[in-house]
Amino acid sequence: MEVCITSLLRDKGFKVTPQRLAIYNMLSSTKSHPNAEMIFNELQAMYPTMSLATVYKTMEILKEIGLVQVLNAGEDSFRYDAVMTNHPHVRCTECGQVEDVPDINIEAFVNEVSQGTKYQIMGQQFYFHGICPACQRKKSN
Amino acid sequence: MEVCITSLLRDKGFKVTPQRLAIYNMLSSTKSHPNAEMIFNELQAMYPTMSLATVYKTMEILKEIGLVQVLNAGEDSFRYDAVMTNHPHVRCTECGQVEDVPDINIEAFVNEVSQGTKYQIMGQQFYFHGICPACQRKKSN
DNA sequence: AACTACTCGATAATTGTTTTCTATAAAAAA
DNA sequence: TTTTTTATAGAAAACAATTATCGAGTAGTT
Repeated sequence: MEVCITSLLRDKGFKVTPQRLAIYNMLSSTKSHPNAEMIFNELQAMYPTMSLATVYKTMEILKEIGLVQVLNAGEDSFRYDAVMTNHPHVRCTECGQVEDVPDINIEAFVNEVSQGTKYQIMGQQFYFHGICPACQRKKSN
Repeated sequence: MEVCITSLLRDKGFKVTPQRLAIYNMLSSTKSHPNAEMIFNELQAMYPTMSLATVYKTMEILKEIGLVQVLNAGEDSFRYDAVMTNHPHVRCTECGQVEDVPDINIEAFVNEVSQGTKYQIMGQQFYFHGICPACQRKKSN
């Protein structure tokens, strides 16, 4: 995996820096779909001098070289995902966590939209919001 | 329609003002899914003293009483829609326009997600991006 | 008409994100 | 390895969308 990001950066003329590796490693080892600030906080301990601007600039690059996708879960900030397969997400309106929606087949749906709109569809994002199992339990008590 | 918004506002304890009526009328008579600034610009001629803050405050109220929905088409600003049925939207990455995706049945899809995630799904937003027919033509010339 | 509470609009504040600038670190060249 | 080149990190300022504040004005009620 590290080989992958290292050569991808080099190939596109970007330099390989500890910050970039750290950010990508952190992102690819979590399922929490963090936003820039969450990434920043997470790396504070290990990289105390890192700035939020570096996180943003790095995400921009990682997006450009196709290593992360940007999620828009209807919040006021963007979240990031190192899983590049296009899958829906669901956000809990109580606790705010964002999870993957597993095992959903999108293709037929996308085709239908493509035909119905005459658009050349390049991508899509589906997000659901609701109450996660844990918060449902909390509320019923 | 005006009866509807007037009484809805009153019933919820909001006052009926010319600004609110103008904003809602403008929104309900367009298919362009404008954002706050577009609404503001559109109403400048008729209401030269109206402020952008009023547009935002009004949208907040209209959302609260269920007359508009807020769209998040992956841009840096929110768009608004007076059509309350939940339907997908598609944005052209060339010209930026946002259109409705007609005649799509979402229900089965939502059910599948509900069962797969154990979430109590309260709502969802689907947005697609791609190139609209007009821009496709422009590009091929 | 008078009263009360809500609202408007100007302005300031806030928040997420981007840009600018310069010392420095990474890659290339020697 | 040393030197040279070039991109980058980080601090701070800039920005853009949105929200909050506040005094004057207006809608709705009495």
